Amino acid sequence: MNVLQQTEDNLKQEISTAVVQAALAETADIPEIVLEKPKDKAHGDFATNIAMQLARIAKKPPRKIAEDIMENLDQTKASIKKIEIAGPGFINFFMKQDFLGEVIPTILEAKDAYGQTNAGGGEKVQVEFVSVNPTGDLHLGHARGAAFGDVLCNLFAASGYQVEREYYINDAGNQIDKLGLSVEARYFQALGKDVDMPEDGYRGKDVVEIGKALAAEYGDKWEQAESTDRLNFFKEHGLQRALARIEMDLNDFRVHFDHWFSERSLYKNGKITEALSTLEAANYTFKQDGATWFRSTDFGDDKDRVLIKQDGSYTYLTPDIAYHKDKLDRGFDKIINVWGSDHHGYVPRMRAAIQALGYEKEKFDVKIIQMVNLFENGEKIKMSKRTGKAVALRELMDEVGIDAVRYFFVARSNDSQLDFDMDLARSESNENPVYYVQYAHARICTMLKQAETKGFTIDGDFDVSLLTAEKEVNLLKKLGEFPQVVADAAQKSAPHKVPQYVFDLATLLHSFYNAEKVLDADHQERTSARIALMEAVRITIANALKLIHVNAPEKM
RNA sequence: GUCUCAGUAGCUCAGUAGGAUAGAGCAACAGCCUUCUAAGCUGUGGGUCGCAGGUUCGAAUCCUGCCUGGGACACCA
Repeated sequence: MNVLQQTEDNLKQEISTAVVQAALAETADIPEIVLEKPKDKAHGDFATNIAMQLARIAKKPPRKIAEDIMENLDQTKASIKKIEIAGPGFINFFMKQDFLGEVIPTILEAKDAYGQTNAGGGEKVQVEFVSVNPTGDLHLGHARGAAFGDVLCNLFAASGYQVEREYYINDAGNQIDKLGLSVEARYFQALGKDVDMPEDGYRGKDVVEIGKALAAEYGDKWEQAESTDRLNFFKEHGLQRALARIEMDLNDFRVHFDHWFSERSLYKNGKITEALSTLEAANYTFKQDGATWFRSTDFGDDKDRVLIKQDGSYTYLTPDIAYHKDKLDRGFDKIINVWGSDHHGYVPRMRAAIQALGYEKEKFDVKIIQMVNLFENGEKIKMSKRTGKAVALRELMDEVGIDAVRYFFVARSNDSQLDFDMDLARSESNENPVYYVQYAHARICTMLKQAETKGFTIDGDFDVSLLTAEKEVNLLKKLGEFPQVVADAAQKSAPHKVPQYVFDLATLLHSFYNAEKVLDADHQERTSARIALMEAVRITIANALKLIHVNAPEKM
């Protein structure tokens, strides 16, 4: 399924053999052979720096080593046309014309599956993301994490990992009490009563709407109820409705979870006390000032952390430790958390807890998502005009569209802050990368439809060797890279490589389109080959967009 | 004060398990539609990779220090 990879592996193997044959180094001493794809065509199809890397081991000048390797290389076996030594000792490989010959057939056969590999080897990965407290609607900061986590999971799934998506619901603790009180106040207000909001209540319009909905549904039924019952009612219903809203927003944002994990369940099934006793048994806890502490400094944390407060209640950390223990006990090879940058400082104590519980710290990984700043008319808008709080995901989706939001959020590296330009995201022009890529896809669809109406054969035989124009070769090379790009993005947890790739591919397509005519009655065979090429590009663009959950329209 | 992310073209950003002349989009300038979608293409200009040292054949990339900006430093979640 991964044609170029095959070619590269063969080449690496031959290089390795040549190194040994030239007596430059023992097999065990050879550094990993890296093949790069030079930007400059004069440097060939592939290049390696192995001669420079071997300079110290072989105790010879790099260019001499390169010559030795060249002499011992079986060129016929690795389908090489020409080799050159350049610069300080680079070896440049010019491949025979046909090394790209399998690219199109591979893609046409794989279709939706093109891009998938088994790079992950079935490793079990769990990604926990979003996990927003159910005390209000998702805003744009959460949305970036949602898009990131979602695409990361898609990448894992495509690259041969077993992946599970999980949302941790903070449905215990005092923020739920606050939610209950806030909903209660909004309920009374919806009934026309003059009731003040609690001091530090949740003042978002989401809670107002929940209060209204409950008033409409239950009337004044809860007005006279006993206060404990009443508060419990508002806690439960507030929680359920807030969660439902979050789930719906995520659903519309094309993000779905395999598992919604309740914090409360940890209280009910004793997992918290279990985690605490594990820590205690391992001697990582102590009592001081009436509180129970976790000695996280043993694992490099800045200071020790309270687990049980003076008043006997848990800190936020305690159930969270139990939660992570539970995740690891479920047998994942790796658990990845996607957190906002405001939780960055939380990482060392969690990592300390993982180790204190007896797990390898390598199994635990946190991806930090930097802040999003919104810009409109060239000005920064941090707060929503309507709610006075951070702009809601819902508003953003309504204003600029889901495709644009997702693409923009994923297109930047997670550890760079993101300036989100509303005007750009909204614009239907070539300035907008989303439209640029989608347009490439739609263009191909139009061509293929035209081909049909004009009577060209679409699924017939084609001869790939006719695709020798520069822009055709560029496309073929780019197409062949796709599975590696996906696997690399998964391995490095770098979803932004996908928009980058598909943008480049779209550029090559547009460039080709303007330079060459696909449907040409005077060159039937070349037309057949080009139709196949177009279909291969179309499939690849569609697959790349699918990985980031952006639509690939057939016409625009 | 400590930790952390960032600092690359006028703007927004790629590139960072060291590699050849540091890339892209936008903006600027100059061209291309009787021809499969001009939501497109072609070309030009634009850089002390924050600063200073160090490591080596080679540093935007690794190490140290400093400067600037964001974020975090609770018996909150």
